[in-house]
Amino acid sequence: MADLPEKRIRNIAELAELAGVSPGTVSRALSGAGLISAKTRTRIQELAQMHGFTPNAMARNLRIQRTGAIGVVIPLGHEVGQHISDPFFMTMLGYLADALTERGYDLLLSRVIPQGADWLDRIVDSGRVDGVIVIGQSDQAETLDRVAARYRPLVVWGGHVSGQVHCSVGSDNLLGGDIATTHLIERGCRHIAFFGDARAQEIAQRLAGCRAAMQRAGIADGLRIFPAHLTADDAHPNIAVFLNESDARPQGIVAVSDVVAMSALHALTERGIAVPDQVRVIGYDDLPIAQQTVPRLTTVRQDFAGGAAHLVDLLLRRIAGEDPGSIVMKPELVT
Amino acid sequence: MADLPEKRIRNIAELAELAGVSPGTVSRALSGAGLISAKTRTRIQELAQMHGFTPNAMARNLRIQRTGAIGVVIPLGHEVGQHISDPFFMTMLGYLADALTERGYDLLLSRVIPQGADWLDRIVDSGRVDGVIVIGQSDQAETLDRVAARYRPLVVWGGHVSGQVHCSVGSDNLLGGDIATTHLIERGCRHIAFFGDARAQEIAQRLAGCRAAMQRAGIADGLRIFPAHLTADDAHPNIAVFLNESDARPQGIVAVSDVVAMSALHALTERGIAVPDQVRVIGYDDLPIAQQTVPRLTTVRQDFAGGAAHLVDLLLRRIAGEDPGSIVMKPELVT
DNA sequence: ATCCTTTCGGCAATCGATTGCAAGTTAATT
DNA sequence: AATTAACTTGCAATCGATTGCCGAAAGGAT
Repeated sequence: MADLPEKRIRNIAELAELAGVSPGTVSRALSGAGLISAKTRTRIQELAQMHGFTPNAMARNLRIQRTGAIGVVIPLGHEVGQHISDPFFMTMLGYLADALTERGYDLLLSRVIPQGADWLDRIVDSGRVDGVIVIGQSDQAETLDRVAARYRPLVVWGGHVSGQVHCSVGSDNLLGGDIATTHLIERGCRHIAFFGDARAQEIAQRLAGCRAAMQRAGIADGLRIFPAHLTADDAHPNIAVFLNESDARPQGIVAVSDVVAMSALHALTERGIAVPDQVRVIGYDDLPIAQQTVPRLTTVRQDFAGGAAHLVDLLLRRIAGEDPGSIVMKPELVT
Repeated sequence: MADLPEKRIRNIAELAELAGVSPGTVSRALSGAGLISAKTRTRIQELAQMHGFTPNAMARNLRIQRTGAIGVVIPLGHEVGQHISDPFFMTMLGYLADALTERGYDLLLSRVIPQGADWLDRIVDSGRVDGVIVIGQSDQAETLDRVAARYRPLVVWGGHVSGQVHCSVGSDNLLGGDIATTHLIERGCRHIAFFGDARAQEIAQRLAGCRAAMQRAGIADGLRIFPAHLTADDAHPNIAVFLNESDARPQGIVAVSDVVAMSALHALTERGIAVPDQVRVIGYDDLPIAQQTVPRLTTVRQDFAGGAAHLVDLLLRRIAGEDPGSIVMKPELVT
């Protein structure tokens, strides 16, 4: 590559002059399709190659009115301390990067702490992206609905509620919460602790599923809720409280994510409480890192790879003008 | 927000007409600084606000010749199977996202499998970014050097070798490998296995450090190298081979990353080999997930947060025209 | 009241690629 | 050979915001 030539070609016009044709012709030659003779095309392409010339993307974007980039937004709403390096986001992001790259789009990453009502408007109206994927609804359902009402190419990873305006992809959190809780109940737990902050929509749904399962088992009042944050370090204080529950101490923990579950496991082990003999723990997500624990963490699996593929697929269809609905996937128990 | 007005304003000219001024005036009013009276400015800003108008970013970029985005590239060179969701990349990416957002830059993510010699040229010349951060040298040192020679705003996470052209930020891998190995030697290991693929520059350096430590201890021939890939699942077959080493079976494993270490731990535990009683394992990176293991994984810590801050800092200084050198940080043992 | 200094705001060129339209060229058909 | 059809290529407008330069207006000083 790069036999550096005398002079660097900076734009299509210069290359055109060099080739003795008009800028329009060069454009047609380089952009693939178009009405142009094969030999002029190859001649110009070779010339471009030789000079290491690539047409300016900004100018191209301006003219054709698309950016070729998709915005991926991670709102850290109710979780002030949550960091973008949280494995959940990262796993999702990894799959999205693969799926988008495959479809020829760039990925523009934004990590936002939603402030005011227009954090999403700013991204959507920035003109930098052709569409937006929001990872997680956090406690921003209204904002998402409002923006979705006027901005089509927007899809969201998260739960679905009836009447929801925005297009979402996610698993059935109600069912997931139910599955997790049922698993514990079947193994003899009658007092159960739910570790999670129900201000987020998805988590509220899981909690509802948890409640449903307990009601069905006739032990509705055996549930105790700890509003654990999703940060890894945050389970420790909760575990402390948990240990002080002298009467009716929970025999099972439904954690709202694998990270929380691992944190709980960690804290329990440190205090010499045997898992799963004294206390059972079940996680949520089935993150790759959760698969590394010994013994393997029991968890409720969400299909992130499939979800990411769906997100991208729905988004591109929306960009193309279609109006596909939300997708709800079935979570499954992994032991 | 969004009292939707009669007609949507699409560009500066329309807003100018509405305000009864020229487009230039509107531009000056919205872009902050400039020679314009305070009252015209506020009047126009309010008008823009009311109509939810944001100047088109692509046009702006084209004119001022900067994009406000930094490309973050993850080359998956020698590790064909390695996925972007690898915790190492994700951790780094998270910190970079934070650091860049803080400085007002967007982050354009590219995951590339380096093919041909011009994969980096394409990104650098795409005109979509003002600078590029490459996470990891992989086995692409020459390409990095070649591009760095002509493209200033490029910084790389990775090791430093004398004579290197590209600007890098990373920890002292030679020292890191030495520290890890010395730790094992001090605890009585005389036969040591190195799990890592030395085709990557950084890893080759760690291996060199490992060799140095063993030589110093007079047990240079106790080293055995397993070219483990960095994917989590890949340690199992290596462990199998490892177990078949009947004579001189290693008493310690120097893993090239925490992921490999955890995978090794997992495989060992499954086969009933006691860690650390029968075999000691030491990792590298000190990833957040590694901190979750019980007992805690011994590892060599790289300061990712500090490294990310340095990467961004050096890059912005290069964009500003300075020419700062590489940074080598000291790794430290974490037990 | 006049002149001078500031400040404001308009005009128009510019960033670089794309594309509809028309002119020019070559090939094909009778 | 003439006429038409089929290709190629050039021309120039366009995407939307920015900014140097200049004239106009406003304010101040004498």
